[in-house]
Amino acid sequence: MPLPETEIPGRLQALLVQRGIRMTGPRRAILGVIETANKHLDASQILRKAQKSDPSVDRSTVYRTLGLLKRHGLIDELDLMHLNGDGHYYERKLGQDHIHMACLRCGKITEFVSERFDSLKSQLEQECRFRIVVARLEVGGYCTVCRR
Amino acid sequence: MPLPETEIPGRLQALLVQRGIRMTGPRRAILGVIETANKHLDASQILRKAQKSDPSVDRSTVYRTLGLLKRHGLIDELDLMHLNGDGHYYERKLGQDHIHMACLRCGKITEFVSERFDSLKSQLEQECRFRIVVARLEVGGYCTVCRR
DNA sequence: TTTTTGTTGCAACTGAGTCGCAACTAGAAC
DNA sequence: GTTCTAGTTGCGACTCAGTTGCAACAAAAA
Repeated sequence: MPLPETEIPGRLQALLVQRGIRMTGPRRAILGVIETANKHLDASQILRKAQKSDPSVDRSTVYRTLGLLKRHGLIDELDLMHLNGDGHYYERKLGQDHIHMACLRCGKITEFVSERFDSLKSQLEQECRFRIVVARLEVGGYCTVCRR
Repeated sequence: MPLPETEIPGRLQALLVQRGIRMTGPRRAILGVIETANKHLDASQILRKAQKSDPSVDRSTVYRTLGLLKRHGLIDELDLMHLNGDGHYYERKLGQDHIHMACLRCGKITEFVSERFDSLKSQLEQECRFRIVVARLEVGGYCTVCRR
């Protein structure tokens, strides 16, 4: 009879174990939240959701786990144009970088993938001889509905 | 005999007066700092420099003035990839948007202007029907000197 | 089972940014 | 120049995100 947490292993957990990172209850809870999130979450939202599967999880563990994931390049940290205060939002890092557009009126976040973004990054790598680790393009403005 | 502050009027000050914004001693001091800065400054650095021309300037006035300038679209707010904590940096907004590249090793900030960036923004405006107010592209990685 | 080493909860702390308020003042009106 | 008023300021208290030192704990190796 498998334990509940091993029934939903998730790629994040597998990737970390694979790299020799120790797996614990609080970590499984936090990774699960990040992996199943359907929108961008900030640290306190991740904490609240993680506590639903492991009520003992502490704020500091959330921050430490987010730090771990950042260091391993498994999540991206976003500001979303500071629409709601100065905190940060997190999302699973997947294959292709994408752009975040934040509507200054309704708050909607739109994501967009563009080959022109990749082309721009290539230009930076080549012309500036800069090795890109992470690139973040955030745009603030008015979405289709809110523009007049 | 002109007063010292009117000898270095600055475009920022002129632009604000032109828009009917009241000009005060603390404001002149803060605008002067932003205008003559040769690198990206955060709020506490702006405070310290502003206090050299007007020692009574308070932290809250710096934040309020930065808010004013942001609302008028006269400055840009940057994170510079959170190289030093989670605070914000400010710079005078000039004609063309530029990219900020932050070296994760030596901390150097490189600015770069690219027509591909403008092309990408046009694509967002057209294909996503999104009206861009502000666009911020920040890149973290290794500069020419620090890459191996 | 024991050992080692990384991880955790806790509580105290730091530092950026905000806010309400009474005192003040820039600039307009006279 | 004097008066008036609405916008601005310094102050002090506050909020909130994120960090840290530490003793207790537990995953995984031996």
